[in-house]
Amino acid sequence: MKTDKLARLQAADWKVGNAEEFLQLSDEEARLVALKLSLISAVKKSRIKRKLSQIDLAQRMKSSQSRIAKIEAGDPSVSLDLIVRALIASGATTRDIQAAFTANERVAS
Amino acid sequence: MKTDKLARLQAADWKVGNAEEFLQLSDEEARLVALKLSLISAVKKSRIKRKLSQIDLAQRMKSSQSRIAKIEAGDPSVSLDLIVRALIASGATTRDIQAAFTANERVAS
DNA sequence: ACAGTATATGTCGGCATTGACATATTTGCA
DNA sequence: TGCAAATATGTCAATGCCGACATATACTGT
Repeated sequence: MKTDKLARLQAADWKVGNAEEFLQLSDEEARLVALKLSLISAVKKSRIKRKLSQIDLAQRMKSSQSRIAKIEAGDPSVSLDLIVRALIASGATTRDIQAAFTANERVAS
Repeated sequence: MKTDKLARLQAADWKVGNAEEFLQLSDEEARLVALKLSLISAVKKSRIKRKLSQIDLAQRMKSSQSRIAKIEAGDPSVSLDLIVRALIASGATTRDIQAAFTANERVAS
């Protein structure tokens, strides 16, 4: 029956679509996570390099010590925005940020 | 009087400190804004290059067409997280993302 | 071992960002 | 021109992320 076949095809499409979609999504998610990890690592390196305490950095970017700790601990409540702001505030050069991305590429691919 | 001098010095420090702080903050803010603009531009380029409509891209990243439009319009309600997720979902390579940062460096420095 | 400093962890009220939706406007093509 | 697809704009309830604070734990020199 026409409707049956259609239903089956749609179901198949739906399954495949979802599987691909799922895989793609987890890949994208993985890339984002890897990127965040690289940037987090860069934040800590940059902060230590400039001999800033977490309190120092927090003051520079008008945040709090606990937020900095959470950034460096990879706490899920920390956004990419905050990580990058910390990176900039810590005195990281644009080259440093690029380097973080490069590191990310090596890991991710 | 000792306390007067101290008070004046503190006041001066406070003023200078705030001025520097303000300048530094706006510089950091400027770098972040420039970075966002570069990434936004990269999103649109990447999406067009892959011949995706805003709806297509929205579905890929489980967002909505209006969000994509807002991303590309530089709407203030859009986070860096969302921009980068769009960039990744649009099929941009890590090299593309790096390129956006490089472009940002040229503009910012 | 102790004190002082740095970092980690948990919590919370409040503001920012979200996807979804409706609708307006623009674009491109027959 | 006029139609259809794409994009833009405005709004809102729900969720996410924020700084701040309290407090715990880990360092570091004495």
